[in-house]
Amino acid sequence: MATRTLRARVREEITEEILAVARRHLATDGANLSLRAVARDAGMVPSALYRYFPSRDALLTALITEAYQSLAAAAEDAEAAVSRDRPRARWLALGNAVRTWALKHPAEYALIYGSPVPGYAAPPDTVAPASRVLITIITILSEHPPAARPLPPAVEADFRHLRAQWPEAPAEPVLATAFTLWTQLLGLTTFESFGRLDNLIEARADYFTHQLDVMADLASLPED
Amino acid sequence: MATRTLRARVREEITEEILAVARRHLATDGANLSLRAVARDAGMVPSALYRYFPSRDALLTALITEAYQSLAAAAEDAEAAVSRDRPRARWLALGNAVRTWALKHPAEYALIYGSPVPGYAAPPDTVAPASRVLITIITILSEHPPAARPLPPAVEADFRHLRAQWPEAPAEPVLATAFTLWTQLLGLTTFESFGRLDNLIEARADYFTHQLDVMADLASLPED
DNA sequence: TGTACATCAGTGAACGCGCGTTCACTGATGTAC
DNA sequence: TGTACATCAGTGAACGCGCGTTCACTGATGTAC
Repeated sequence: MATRTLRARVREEITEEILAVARRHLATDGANLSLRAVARDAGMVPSALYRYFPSRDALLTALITEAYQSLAAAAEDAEAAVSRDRPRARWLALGNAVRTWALKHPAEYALIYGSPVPGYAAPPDTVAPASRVLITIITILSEHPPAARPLPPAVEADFRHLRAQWPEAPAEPVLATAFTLWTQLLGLTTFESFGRLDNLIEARADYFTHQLDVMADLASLPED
Repeated sequence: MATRTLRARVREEITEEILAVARRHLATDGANLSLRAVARDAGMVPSALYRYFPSRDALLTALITEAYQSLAAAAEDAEAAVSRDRPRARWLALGNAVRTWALKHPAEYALIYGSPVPGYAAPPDTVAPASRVLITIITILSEHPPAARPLPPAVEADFRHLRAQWPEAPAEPVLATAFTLWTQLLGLTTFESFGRLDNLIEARADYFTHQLDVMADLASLPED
């Protein structure tokens, strides 16, 4: 196998360049970004884009996958930087990293956590990247299991079902609490990112951390 | 002043009809709904719509205001139906009503709590209807003030500022807890409504109520 | 109650625009011998 | 190493489409006297 060909390398660079331009366009056009506009800004004729992406939807899918990966990486990196025996600090780091990423990339965040795009169905390969943050939360909690809390039976059945599909999954109380933290974290991030706190709360970073603290109490994550 | 003229009554009916058609179109097109398509389905020529709404944005604004009012009314009605001395039940009724409305009107919900529409700024008259749910939560908590919880100073300043603008506002701890419940409630509703629990939780109604319970504990709302 | 005029709803054509995608093509890069 | 052929990137024109908004118009409803 020869060293990668010139063409292959150029192709990769141009694909990257197209995605970068498309990411920029997300900011102004949201999910309606226009293939023609992207092509224009990438310095090519619209039809040329079809050498790289078979359709507009495929381009969108690439952006979505990328966004999930980028968000998850930011969250995981922040969490990994905290010493393992400080579960609450790990949680706070993770949560704040999610927030920071969302505020830094509002259009990409809206793409993955905003309104469903009418007529667009995410392909199955976005499922794995989408669950990375949840999995990190589960990991933190596994090492510091919260007290069990009664669950509605049907919900418990759901968690049992999840465990059956995923052998290393922790016990239900851990799963249940992780889900609570996950939904609350992303719910709050979405709320702030979409401007729902504007004109109400100015100290939004402090407010967010305060809420993360409330959530941590709920999971009885120990202080240092 | 004579009785309302024929023309005035017809005008009102047609305005209603246009809004109804537009609401239906939201479901398929989201916020990109097309003025021409609405006109078509309302049985008129596109330009005729301009007798009723000065622009597409004005039509969108009407839909947004309507959606806020409708959601708030559903929540308030459900809450009002519970006896006053059962604060936790009032909260559960309110929360579940918000959820039910959101699932019944996903497109309208996405319009008000989904991704910001690029290039569209909500006019100031949507602020009041948007805060009705929060106000109802504040009312419930005012009558059963939660224990005070330390707040970051900057956040406390925000709440003090809000109280200054709104003389009847309750004390900071009540405000703070109400905000927590409000953001968590709408965060969770958004999360579920946008399909983020699909393939993970099947018993979504039970899951939602469970989460409302967690939030109620957090606000130390007494059981009956 | 009847008439003259003003207001308003709705029509139909047109404006200038941008869109996603297809297709036949040119010319450069890569591959096999 | 050189040649012949295959692959691929990018062009340019065209397809058929829908969009928001404007404008001059007709005819019906409302108002003042």
